[in-house]
Amino acid sequence: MKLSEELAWRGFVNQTTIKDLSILDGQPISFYFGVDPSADSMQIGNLAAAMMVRHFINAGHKAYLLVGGATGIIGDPDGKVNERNLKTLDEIAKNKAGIVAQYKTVFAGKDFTLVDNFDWFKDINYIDFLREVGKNVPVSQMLSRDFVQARLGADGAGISYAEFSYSLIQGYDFLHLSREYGVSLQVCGADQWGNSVTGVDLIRRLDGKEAHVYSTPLIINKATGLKFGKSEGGAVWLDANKTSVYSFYQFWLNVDDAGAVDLLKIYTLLPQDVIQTLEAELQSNPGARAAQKALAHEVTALVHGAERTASVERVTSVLFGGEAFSSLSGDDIEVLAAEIPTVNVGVSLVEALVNTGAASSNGEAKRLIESGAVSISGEKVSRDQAIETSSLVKKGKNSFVLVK
RNA sequence: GGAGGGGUUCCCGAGCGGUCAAAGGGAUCAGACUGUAAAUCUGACGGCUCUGCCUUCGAAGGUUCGAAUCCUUCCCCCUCCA
Repeated sequence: MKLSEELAWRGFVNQTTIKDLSILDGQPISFYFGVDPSADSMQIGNLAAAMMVRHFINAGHKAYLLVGGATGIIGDPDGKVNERNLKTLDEIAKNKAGIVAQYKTVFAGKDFTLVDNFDWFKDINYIDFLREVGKNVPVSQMLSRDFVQARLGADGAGISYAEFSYSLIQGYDFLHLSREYGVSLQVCGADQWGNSVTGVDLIRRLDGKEAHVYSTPLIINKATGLKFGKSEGGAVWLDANKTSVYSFYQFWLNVDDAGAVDLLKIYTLLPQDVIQTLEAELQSNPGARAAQKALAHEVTALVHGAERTASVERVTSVLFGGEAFSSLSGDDIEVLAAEIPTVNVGVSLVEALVNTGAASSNGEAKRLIESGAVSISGEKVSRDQAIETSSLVKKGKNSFVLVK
């Protein structure tokens, strides 16, 4: 399948300045994709754009992956209602390292070049910047952006000069990469559109060259109509320390039917015929959740590797497969311990729930126990008690604590 | 600079001297139903050594037997006038 067809079929079509998408199917072009170091890990929202980048790479295009060391220092105001607090330089350095490590995982085995816009901004002179970039960006255009209007409007929170001029920095990135590496395309998330086209204008005005932007659509949860990936219990991170591999796998497994096929197209590299088969299975037998299982397997394997995925799948089959906890071997328990919160034998049930975060306070833990939400190794309990043997505590339907 | 309005528990938002840990909605968590889904219904939702105690209504003081509610000072937001 040609890249333009692949992107269309998978739903990676949103806004682009490219008039004829078939140019993507021709000669290799150099493109860039950036992530801001606003946290030390990407979220699954970033991953969607990264998956699209993979299709570009697979089609033979040359990727430049940027971490926004400079832009992160200012903070992207786009879509934000309030001015952001500045991050410390240490924080940004730490975040950059985290993002770079994830680039290397997600794009393992692929050819790409890492760049950091701090490298070209750290020595730039303010006067030179205003003469070269500032002089070529009309304020009327910057003012016309929706979020700027919102911030300046009657109910707006105001905007600082630093945030207002953020798009110039990002625009300059594109210009710089165009000059340095011949980059002529920027791939970005839908929310970055405004920032990205600033660079297109700059490149045309200053160098008389054509450059383009291609954006991914924002992924919407079809069942709730909300932005995908932010709902249950906060953001879903790629970093296993922020979202455990088990939780990550469970997140995908619990995707609702309406969105499962769309997500397979976006978040996995499975070919068209496989996805179509899964779609048919989902329709004929939704309870089996074949599509969700494939989705969880593929995405977890990509982000966390085959080994951790297999481990998490074993755990899942134990926890939800109806097997008695007592039938598990010592090895099985070790596997469980690696994936779900674990406490030592001898604690009380309330302590087990609170220490692992399954309940946020002793009072909540007691309420949960009294309302019949907690079981120990399959037995419902109604009062707090000491746990003296290795057990599996279950809270609600899919929250577990191992006591060993 | 002048005149008003406002800051309430995760969010929105009532309360305006005791019956207020504070209405209602959202979010969240749990129960029922299910497919570890969605929708729906039900319940919980500051903390604790839990028939009581402690902390909370921008901050600090004060009045009162008693304050989120009244007074003083301060901080921060918004609207109008100059």
